[in-house]
Amino acid sequence: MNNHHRKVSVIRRSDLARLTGCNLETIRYYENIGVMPDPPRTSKNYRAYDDSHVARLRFVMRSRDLGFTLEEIRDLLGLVDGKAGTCADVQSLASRHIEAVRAKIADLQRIEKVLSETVSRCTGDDVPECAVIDALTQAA
Amino acid sequence: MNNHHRKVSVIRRSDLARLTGCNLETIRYYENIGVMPDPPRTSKNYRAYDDSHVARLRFVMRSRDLGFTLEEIRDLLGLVDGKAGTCADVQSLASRHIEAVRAKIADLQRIEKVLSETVSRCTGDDVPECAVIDALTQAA
DNA sequence: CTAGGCTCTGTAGCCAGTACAGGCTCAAGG
DNA sequence: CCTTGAGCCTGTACTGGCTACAGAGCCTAG
Repeated sequence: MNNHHRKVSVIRRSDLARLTGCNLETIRYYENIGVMPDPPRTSKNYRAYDDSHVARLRFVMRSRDLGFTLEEIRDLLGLVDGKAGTCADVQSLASRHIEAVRAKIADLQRIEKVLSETVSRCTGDDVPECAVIDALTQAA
Repeated sequence: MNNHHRKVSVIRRSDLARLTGCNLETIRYYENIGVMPDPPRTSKNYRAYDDSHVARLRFVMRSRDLGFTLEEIRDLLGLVDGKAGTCADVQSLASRHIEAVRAKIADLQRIEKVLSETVSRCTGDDVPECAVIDALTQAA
């Protein structure tokens, strides 16, 4: 057994990284910026995490996967931690985020349309004339 | 007249910013990283641009609007500048960029779907129970 | 002649991490 | 018991794509 010689099977930083899929260094970064709490330390100053840290970091990772900024994640965590957080608060935060995501999608779709239309006018030949370059060079 | 006392109506940095819509400081940044050339200077060390700089910066701005990275823009500019650049080269670069844009759209659409489905399960009430928080808290 | 606005330079900050150097500590193999 | 390599600790530098600011010089209108 791996932790045979540790009194308690403490969760170290590398364990937390493995359990959550978070990068090792990122854990320390999240601690520095206050997204993860300062964990208790062993006598040798090693970070000693527990299940609550695993849960919290998973929460952060899932929020991150959904495109929330760390600022928003901090707010979400605040709503979870504090008694004050209501479903209405979370819904409001999430709705604003959805709007931002939709705006980004619309922007990228506009870009995709322009690009694919322009590229379709390319001959693709071994010649210097190019529809893409023309489009970028011409006045808007 | 604005430029009455300048021998030639030289394009200064602020003029270039105005003519292209580029931020004043960004022009200097682009110069530092080699996207814009070091312009000639006046006797008093002021940058003195001409129409070619306006055209180049407009090219950069339009490329940027289409989501090309500065790295890609550098490559595009290289293809425009060098004799070696062919339509095929540009098409290849642009096609790869389109693929990246499409991947980003797909990713954001997945996020939008998950988020909107989750938020739709919210009551939106003044209560601590929340479908969004539950979704973020639960194991994937 | 002076006030203010422009220009110049280098540098620091933003986000969200990632990477690395240099020093401890720990566990297993010889 | 000792060495070796892995793991942990810290601070710091780097990324991309800017943006902002301080402190200097310059220029022009009133």
